[in-house]
Amino acid sequence: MSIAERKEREKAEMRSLILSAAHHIFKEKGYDGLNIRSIAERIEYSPATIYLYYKDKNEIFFALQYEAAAAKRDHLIPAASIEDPWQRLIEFGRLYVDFGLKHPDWYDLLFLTRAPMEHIENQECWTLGMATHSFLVETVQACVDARYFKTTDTQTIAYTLWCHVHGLVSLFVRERMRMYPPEQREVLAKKSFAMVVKMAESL
Amino acid sequence: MSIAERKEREKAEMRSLILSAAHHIFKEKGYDGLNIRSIAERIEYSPATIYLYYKDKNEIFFALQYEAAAAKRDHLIPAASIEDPWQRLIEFGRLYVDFGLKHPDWYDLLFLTRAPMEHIENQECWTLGMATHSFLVETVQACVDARYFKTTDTQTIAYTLWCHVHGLVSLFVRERMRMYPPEQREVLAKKSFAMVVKMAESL
DNA sequence: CAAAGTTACTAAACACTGTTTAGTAGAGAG
DNA sequence: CTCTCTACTAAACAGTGTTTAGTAACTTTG
Repeated sequence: MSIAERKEREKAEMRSLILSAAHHIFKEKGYDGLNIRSIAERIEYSPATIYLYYKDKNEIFFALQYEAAAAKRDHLIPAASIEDPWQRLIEFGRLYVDFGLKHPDWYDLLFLTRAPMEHIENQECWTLGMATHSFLVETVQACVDARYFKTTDTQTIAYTLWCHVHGLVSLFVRERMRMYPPEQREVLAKKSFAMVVKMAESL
Repeated sequence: MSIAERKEREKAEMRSLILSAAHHIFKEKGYDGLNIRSIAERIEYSPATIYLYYKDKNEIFFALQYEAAAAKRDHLIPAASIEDPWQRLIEFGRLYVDFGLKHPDWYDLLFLTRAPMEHIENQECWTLGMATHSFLVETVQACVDARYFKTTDTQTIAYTLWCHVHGLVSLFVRERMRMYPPEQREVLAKKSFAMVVKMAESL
């Protein structure tokens, strides 16, 4: 069975070779510069070969999205070890915004790029995103349990906080902050985050 | 000069005919279904004719975006007549969210569709968006002046509120609320908006 | 080890985009 | 009644994603 194993391994290697090429092209030329032929050229195979390893471009897209989701998760991990739920929640939010501002392309890919969403629930990246969402909800719940808020509607609190940081990053990523001078944008984003923290304290 | 005038008029009519076709196709088939040939077919002209009236597809896109911005402005107008600045601010936000949930396609076009942003500042739709933004800032300023908030940082308050409603609508429009049952999404959005209003009262 | 079968790969094509070119029929001017 | 110029289009070009048909090399089989 050694030959079969080797083939299996080679298949996996090829998939990861393709994905890594896609990754590089995406980082260099953005989503618009990413096409099957450019991937094929980079790995020195014909475009048709790509289709032996990925069903279509969407499958590659989903794989990239998974990488972005993993990068986001890794970026947020440090928050998880903070004992105090309220401090954990703040750090979680801060890191979330930090990730978005530092990696706008990844964030775009995860939340803003139009892509067939029909079966995203079945995709690994959705699972990862759900885990992050669960972490948020659990942390909020811990805050509620520890009486950090007067309100006890965990779901709405979590969702509201998510709306804010997502809106914050989205406006930044999609360049809807052009009415503010460039050097002020990050400052404003951070001020706004601080303000939400303050507002949340009154919940 | 009558002939020249007529030609001028006909040119304008043709432009609006093209735009109206684009509008219909966008509403029926979405952004992905909108292409030059489909517009040409609908108005019963050849694709090349489109290019005699619009420089390229982007110009049509910007014109559509302007329509969306105008629709949004019209949707928000009722808020402007409310005397009390705090009530005006609340209604403004409520209508903003309402517009997003009712017309996800328009909202998408305005804020989420990837499009060449290089010179969007020169586009009419940006001017319209800026007017809306100014209205928000002025309303917040009026609240600050009327001592509705302890905080006086108008810019950050306005931006923070915008982040929330934009994030709220964006998550809805781009289907990132799939972890909540469909019938609960709007309810949650409204609860969240109410929560932000409550939070803002503590500012 | 040679024949047969299978696999990995690709050249070329297809269908669909946005856009341009070269040309034509008809309206307007002289 | 010419001539010009305008509005228009057929056809092509270049760039996408994707499929097809075929080939060369590897693997299995007798």
